[in-house]
Amino acid sequence: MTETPRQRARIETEAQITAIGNRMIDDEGVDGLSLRAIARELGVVSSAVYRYVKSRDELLTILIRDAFTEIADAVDEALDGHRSVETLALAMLEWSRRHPSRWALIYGTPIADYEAPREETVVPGTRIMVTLAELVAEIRDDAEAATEGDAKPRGSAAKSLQGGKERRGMEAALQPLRDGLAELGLDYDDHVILETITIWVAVIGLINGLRFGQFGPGFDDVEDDLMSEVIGRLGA
Amino acid sequence: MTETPRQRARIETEAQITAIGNRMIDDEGVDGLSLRAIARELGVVSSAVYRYVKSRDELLTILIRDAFTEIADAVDEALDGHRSVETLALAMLEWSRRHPSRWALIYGTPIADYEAPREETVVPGTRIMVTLAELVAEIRDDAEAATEGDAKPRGSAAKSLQGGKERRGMEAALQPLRDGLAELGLDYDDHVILETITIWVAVIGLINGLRFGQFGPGFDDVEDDLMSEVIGRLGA
DNA sequence: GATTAAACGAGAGCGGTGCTCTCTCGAATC
DNA sequence: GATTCGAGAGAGCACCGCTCTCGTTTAATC
Repeated sequence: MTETPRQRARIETEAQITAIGNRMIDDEGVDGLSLRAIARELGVVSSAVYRYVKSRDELLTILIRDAFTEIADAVDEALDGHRSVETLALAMLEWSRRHPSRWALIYGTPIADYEAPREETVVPGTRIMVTLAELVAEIRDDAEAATEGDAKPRGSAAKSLQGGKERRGMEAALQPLRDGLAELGLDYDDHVILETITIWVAVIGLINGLRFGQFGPGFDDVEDDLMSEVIGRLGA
Repeated sequence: MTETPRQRARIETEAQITAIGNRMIDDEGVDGLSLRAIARELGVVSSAVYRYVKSRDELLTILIRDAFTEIADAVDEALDGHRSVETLALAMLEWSRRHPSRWALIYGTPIADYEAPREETVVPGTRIMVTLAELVAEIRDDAEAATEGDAKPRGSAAKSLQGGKERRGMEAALQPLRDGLAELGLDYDDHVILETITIWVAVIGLINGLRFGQFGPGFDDVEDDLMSEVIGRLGA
């Protein structure tokens, strides 16, 4: 069942194309990703590239999945050292520094007239957020174990807590997120979900602000400190 | 000192161009902004447009300034009703719903090979964040007035509070933000700045996530509720 | 009022993009 | 050895931003 030389060559060329594509996005942003330029670099005429890749969009899907996987791997690796929300956030921030344009590719404005096929990108694209939810749940469990002796059941049926009119809005507001987690076979307490999404949007918002230069200049040396302060302010 | 017919015609054409440009971005995103298409719509050959606008980038700068101004006006108007962080956030969210692509233009991935001239965009671009800082400071002052009788001096010299090793990182981390505020003639307590930036990144992050579809489907009816819950979780 | 200067639009053209279609050649397969 | 099939070449289409030239029309000046 080994590959024929023909197949081997094909696989290698495909790998070259994605490698060049990743490098082009790193260097010039997603707009700099050009199949014609890839063809030039391969020493081949532009139409030849279409033997290996159906369209620019298909290549984009591959590169997006790549990026999601790479940053999630980086986060997992960092968490092997010390398991905390701060570690997770700093690992994302560090990856964004190394690959600003690929960061923008996955967490910035979606590409016009392109829709990532969900089945291709949902799983790698949600890995970090799921990890964050796990972390938040762990911390919450630890805290509860410390205060009270017994643990509450972990289901989503925590409606009676601090009941009142706000709870109804919260339940509805979190429904789509609960559904998304359910699709992945997960089930978390509403408070865990709210905590997770709050931290998530703050982390993504901060990294985007830094990467996109929305806060002005002068942050190069204080990015990590700023992230830590914000995480601290969030109480995580 | 009234305008000649010639000048009037020029001003009107310029207004038409920016109007068409705004509509094109609204309809098809920033990539859909094409000077050739604008020319077609004006019933004119493509090169003629360059009489009114030096380049696509120059038009972009105008449209970016426009968008910043419009959303900041919308926020100000909303705050005339009820002054709160939630009102500010919901007003931004509402504007983003009406103009998703123009939202992306100002808070999404920066346009490749384009740098907004700071002097043109800094002031309109920072209006909302400054308003948020004011709001946070007001709330803080109110809270202090309620707990203690006397108010602390409002300078940035609040280093002695809860001193320790974290404070030093916080001071450094917030320095670029303090500098940015100083450029606008503003001076806030470090804790106000940290609170402001935390809320800011969470709000931007949440709206980006919703607009860019990063949380999956099903949020259409709960966007406002979700924003309110997150703001509530942030304690603002 | 005639003349000059400035503004304007038309049109052709350059180099770039994604993508399609046809043709040819060489290598793997039968 | 004949045949099939995959790969690359090349031309071409429609789009883009932008530049240059060349008449024409308008406005200001003498």
